[in-house]
Amino acid sequence: MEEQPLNDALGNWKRTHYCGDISSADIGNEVCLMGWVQRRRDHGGLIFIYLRDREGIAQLALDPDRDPEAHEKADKVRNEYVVAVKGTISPRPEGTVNPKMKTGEVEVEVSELRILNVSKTPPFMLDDHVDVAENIRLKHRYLDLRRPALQKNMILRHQVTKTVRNYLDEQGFLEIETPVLTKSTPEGARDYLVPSRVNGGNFFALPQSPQLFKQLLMVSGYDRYCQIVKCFRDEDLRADRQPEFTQIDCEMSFVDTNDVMTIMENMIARVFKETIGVEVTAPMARMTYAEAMDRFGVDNPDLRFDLELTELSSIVEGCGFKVFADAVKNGGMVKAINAKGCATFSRKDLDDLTEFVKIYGAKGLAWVKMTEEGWQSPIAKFFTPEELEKINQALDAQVGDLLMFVADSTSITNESLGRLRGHLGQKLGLAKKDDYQFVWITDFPLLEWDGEAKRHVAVHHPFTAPRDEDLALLDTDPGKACAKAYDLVLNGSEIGGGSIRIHDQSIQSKMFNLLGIGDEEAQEKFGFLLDALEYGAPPHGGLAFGLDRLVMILTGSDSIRDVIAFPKTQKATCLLSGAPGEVDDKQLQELSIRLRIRKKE
RNA sequence: GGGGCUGUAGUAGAGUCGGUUACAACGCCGGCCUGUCACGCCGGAGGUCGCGGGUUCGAGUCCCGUCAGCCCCGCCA
Repeated sequence: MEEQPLNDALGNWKRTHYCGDISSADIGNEVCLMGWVQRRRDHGGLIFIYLRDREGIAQLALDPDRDPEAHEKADKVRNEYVVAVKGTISPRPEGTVNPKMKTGEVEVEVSELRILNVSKTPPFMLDDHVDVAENIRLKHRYLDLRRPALQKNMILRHQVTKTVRNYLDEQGFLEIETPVLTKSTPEGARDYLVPSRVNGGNFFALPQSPQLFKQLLMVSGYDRYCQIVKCFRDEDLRADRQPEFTQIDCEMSFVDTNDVMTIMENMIARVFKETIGVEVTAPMARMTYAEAMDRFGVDNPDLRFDLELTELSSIVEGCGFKVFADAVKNGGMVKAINAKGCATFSRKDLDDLTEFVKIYGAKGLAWVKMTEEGWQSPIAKFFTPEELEKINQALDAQVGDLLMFVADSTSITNESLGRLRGHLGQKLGLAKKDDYQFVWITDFPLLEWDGEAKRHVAVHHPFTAPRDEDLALLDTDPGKACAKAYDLVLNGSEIGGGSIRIHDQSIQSKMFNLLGIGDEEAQEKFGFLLDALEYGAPPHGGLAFGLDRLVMILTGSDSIRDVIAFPKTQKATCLLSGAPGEVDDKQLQELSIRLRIRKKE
């Protein structure tokens, strides 16, 4: 099917303005604009065209009496055609100014129009107000990315990285690239592997982070390193998690925890100021891990609202309600939240909340509605008046409040109630999008016990230094040692984290032993780091921010996919390119690889 | 590996108790319209109801399976 070629040559036309940049200041000037047709409104005579580029939209006016030739050409124009126009900026006639538009005071009286390229009718309207299923958007991502909302996100993302680079440069950081084809490391996430053709049977791993290399750069004396870098983890996806993601990765020498936190919080404050104009006060709040778990049940508390957790173990110990008493007796705990004024929740609401805590392993959710007559609750009968009074007092329970309790192991109680707290904050509208509450979480445990593997695993990673005062604990009670680790949490989201590293080879060896990694294995996996530590490694530490999550919050996006140009689906595929895909037998042969599953027909 | 939600013209939706030819909107095509701005008016085209099987005289609708997208648990140092 042959189409009449409609395209005009660009010729020697030079664009003078972005569409979104024309204003009253340009009135009377000759301009040349180029962009995409957002919409054409044909009034029989007069034709209006919305011309769009990345900076915004300009209204073109084509009058048949003034320029019959351009008007005739405009008749052929359709949505998403690529058009260039020359014309005069003129004020819109009295009463036709559009205050909703940035360029709404003016329009372009077109004298000449060139159709640079035609377009098929796109599969969906490129308006921000049109909802389109995400799989359709991802398949035609190049069109989706043409929508103003997504362009705004990408531009803001650029502003973030630009601000970060400027700041880090001023602070003496050097951006140094590290390998993408590197070595698989145990611990941590599943690696993405790349087969080596030259070394048949061997594999590279894509980096989960440049961790070891940035430490080596400190040993090499670069003093301050940074990199905005892709990292890869072959784990399942979430709304805020992609298998390839970007970190703002930093490391510096001759510093301790407070030095790192200070430099980094100032960077974040600057980013907020320069990208969305929000003043963030530094220094930011700090809270130990222990306090966060006690008050909020999680290590990434959302501080935009209260709803804090209260532990009632000592009150309900030995009480008549077996569920509570047993939880305490078995080494667990009982905690509660007081949702002020929520006694109006329906039975269904409460059932839903119960289902919610069950996701995190809680066996149930006990609740109490505070009424004029006291407790209205299925569990009221199990408690003595004294116990009721003590619980009311501990929770500051008033008429109209809703009390919710979980009794379980310490970890399940904390996590389920902590998540319930976050859930309620959203549900009750307490978490405002334009409220930014930062908090550093510090003094994480160094190790945690993995019951399945019957060994300690690093809470942060195996190169994290213990607190100086806890060094002796490594020999006596390693589970009690705290780490020089810190996470920056914003509105319940961990946006960055890091630690001071071990620069002493003997302590590093001790860590590996505690983690059940033998000398031989350690030498094989991390030998190069252990060796490097023996050649004058300076004290050093750093951290990495998740750029995607940060931009997600700055743009108010609900999904990480809205701030990544070409994201993957939840099954880690790319609907645009079709990746991952099969490869030729010849390619496999070169890589010394034989498949154990048959290719699809 | 597991739980949940969704899938109907290009797009996003409605579709009753299983019953005639699957609706109206936006978009698209044609016509009209000289100040609109999510322009308006008239007309038209456009459907493998995700896919496969089953129940039934009859399935978009009920059942089973499967695929895809999304949210979550596990996982993510």
